[in-house]
Formats: sequence, C-alpha cells, structure tokens
Amino acid sequence: MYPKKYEIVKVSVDPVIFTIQQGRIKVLLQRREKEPFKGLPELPGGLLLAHETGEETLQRKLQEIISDGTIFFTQFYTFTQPDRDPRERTVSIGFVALVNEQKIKSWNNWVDTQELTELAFDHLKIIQAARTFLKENSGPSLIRHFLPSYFPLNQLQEVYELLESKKYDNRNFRKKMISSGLVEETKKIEKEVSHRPAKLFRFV
Amino acid sequence: MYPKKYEIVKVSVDPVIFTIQQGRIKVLLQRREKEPFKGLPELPGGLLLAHETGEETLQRKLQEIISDGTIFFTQFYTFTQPDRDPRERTVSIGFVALVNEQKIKSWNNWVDTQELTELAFDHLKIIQAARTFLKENSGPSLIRHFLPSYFPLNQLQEVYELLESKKYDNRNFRKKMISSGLVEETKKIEKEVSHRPAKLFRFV
DNA sequence: CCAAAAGTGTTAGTAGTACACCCATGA
DNA sequence: TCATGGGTGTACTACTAACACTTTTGG
Repeated sequence: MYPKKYEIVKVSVDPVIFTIQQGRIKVLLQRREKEPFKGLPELPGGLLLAHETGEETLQRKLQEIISDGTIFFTQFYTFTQPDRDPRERTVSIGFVALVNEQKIKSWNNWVDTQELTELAFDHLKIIQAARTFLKENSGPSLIRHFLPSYFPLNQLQEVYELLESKKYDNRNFRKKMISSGLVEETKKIEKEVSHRPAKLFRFV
Repeated sequence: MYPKKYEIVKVSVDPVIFTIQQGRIKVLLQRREKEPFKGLPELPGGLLLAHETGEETLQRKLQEIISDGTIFFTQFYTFTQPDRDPRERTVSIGFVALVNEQKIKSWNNWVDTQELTELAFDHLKIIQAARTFLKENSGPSLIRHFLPSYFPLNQLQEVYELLESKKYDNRNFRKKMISSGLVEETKKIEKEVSHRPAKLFRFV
C-alpha cells in the first residue's frame, strides 16, 4: 500500500459574521485585493499562523475587523474540497460569528444574505452552510448574541422569526419566553420612540 | 504587519466509531505501531492524501477497518492545538461514525467508553467531544444507525436511554414512537429467545 | 409452572395554539 | 386626534407523565 503521498496543506479560518439589521440577515464581506478572484467579495478569513489554534486565528482576525474582542463564534464545518483554492491546497475551518448591530460602526461591507452575488473561492457555499447551521441551531444560546444587553421582547421575537423563517403569535411568544425563565424584565424602558415605549428585558 | 509565518500543516481525519453492545457504548481503537505513543491505543485515523476530501479519506479508512462501505458518519469538530502532534503540526478533523453491532465480526479492538485509559495524542479529548456531540444530537436520524433494519421497540428505547443517560417509561415511549410515524411495525418477530418474542419494527 | 421480557389503557397535569382589543407615546 | 407599535386573557387541544398488571414464549 505504501508509499502514499500525504498532502501538505495550508489551513485557513473563514468566519461567516452575521448580524441582523432592519429585519435582514447580513454578513460581513471584504473586497479581495489579490488574484485569484481579485475584486470579488470574500469572507474576511485568514491563514493559520505557527502556534495558533483556529480559534486564536479567528480572534486575531476579528480584532482587525471589528476591534471588539467579545464576539461570539463557533466552529460549524471544515471544508476540504481539494480544488477549493486554485493555487495550492487549503483546508478551511468554517466559523459562524454573531454580532449585534449596535457594535457596528460602518455598514459598508455588510451584505444582505439574500442578495449575494458571485464570491471568491467557495465562499458562497460556506455562507449557505453557515446559514443552515444557524437555522438548525436557533435557540437562546445563539440568538442572544444578535441582541444588545437590554431589548424589547418584540425584538427577540423578530430575531427568532427571521432565523427560522416562520411567524410566532405575539401573546404566546411572550408568555413562553417569560415563563421559560431565560429572560427577565428590567426596570429600563425604551426611549425616543414615537409610540408606546417597550419594557426592556435581558437574558438571565 | 507582514511577513507572517503561515503554518504549513498535515491534516488527519480521526473517526470516533461508536457502537452499542450489551448496553455499553464502545469505540473502535487500534494499537499504535510507531513512535510517538508507540503501543498506546489510538483512533483509527489517517492523513489526507492528495485529491481527497476529508470525507473520502474517512471512507477509505473505514473500508480498511470494517470493509462495509455503508457506514454513517458526520463531521463534528476540527482540532487545531498546535502541539497536538509532537512531531509536526497536524490538524485533525473529527468525525463521528455509527455502526450497529451486527456488522461487527470481531470485538477485539472495541473499548467501553467508560473504561478508557491513556490514549495516544489528544485522542481521549476527541472521544469525549464526540460523546458530547452524540448526546446533544441524539434523535432518530443518528440513533437509527445503531440499530439493525428490524428491531424491537425496547431495543430502540435502550439506545435512547444509553445515549441520553436517562430513563423512559416503557408505555409512553412506545406510544410516542409509534404515533411519531418514524417507525412502523412489520410482520417479522424476534426468534430464538427464551421469553415472549418481540414484534420487530423498522424506520420508515 | 417458572423465569424473563413483551405488551397494553386511563387519568391528570402541563404546554401549545388560536384569537381581538385596549394602551402609551410622539407628532 | 391620529398613527404606531406595545401589551394583555381565555378557551381549546395536544402532548407528556405517572402508574401495574397480563401475555407469550422457552426451559
């Protein structure tokens, strides 16, 4: 059987960074500066350096991009198609990262997931896989990262509805959330809105 | 910022192959033939070859080991600790694979997950992560792979109880399974048992 | 006839679903 | 006073949970 040709590869870390703004799910992309795929949008990933775990590489990349080290992320799949990078073989560890919109300064590079066009490499496929992961794992432990610390219940409902592509009855949703014990009412209320201000809740 | 030292690594695929026998969860290990960790048990993994996806590498390994190409498997996590292989950097893509006991010819290399001793590399950690994955994702789509095509409902219940470490009420469990529409009664019955033979069910 | 595991029904409680109107605020 | 989104209760249905005895087979 031997000898076999063991593949020596580079490893990249590709974060699909999601946020929700104005009822739309958006991802952060950057414009690719080099060939191949020069000029096309790509995920803001990077290669693994010596002595770094994948999680550390990601953390370093997130600092460069968002300069806020407290972003939630989790691995979801590793992409190994031999020809996914035309130059040399690169395995990509896919991460999902979640940011709430208040942490975002500029909306320049955020693209609606429903309006994605041609992307570099297999990044479209990676984003779709990330979106599927998000849908299949929607639950308080992920969803909370889309929201600020204090939020109205209706905003929480909107996030659920978006991620799961379904509607909830407002009264039943509220009852369930409150009785679940995962969220609690606070004394804060919404401000500067031209309608009845909402009570703000937080995760316990 | 540049130049940076991009890490060039090998990629291995490490399957945690589970089965259930005599009410115990077991994993397949092999004895390591080379240094480092010579003589210790290890996962039956292998390195990625040129032109292979991780899934193809795994398929090839499974053929070598079990000679039955119809084994269910799924990725669960990629391990990137820089020093996890003391020789050279190796990233490991962890897979969970599930086999039903009837496909197993020899029980030589199967070890009870509760009796694991010192293993090569970080393979103990990988097995524990796989076990957690299994617990968190227990459901018909995974559990069915532990069972033969035709099985008694009580055996299905045992599998659930083992993986989730909890007990179900026998009557309620049966009602739920049958009314779920995921399993159906067949005309086959258990044979050569010294007690009332069970009706056999199958997944639809 | 004994041992061993298979199989079965009813009731009470809990959780989910459907549904329509009034409330508080700013403009 | 109007427009906008916030906030509430009740009745019905469906699922979950608790619980003990009879049945079928081989030895």
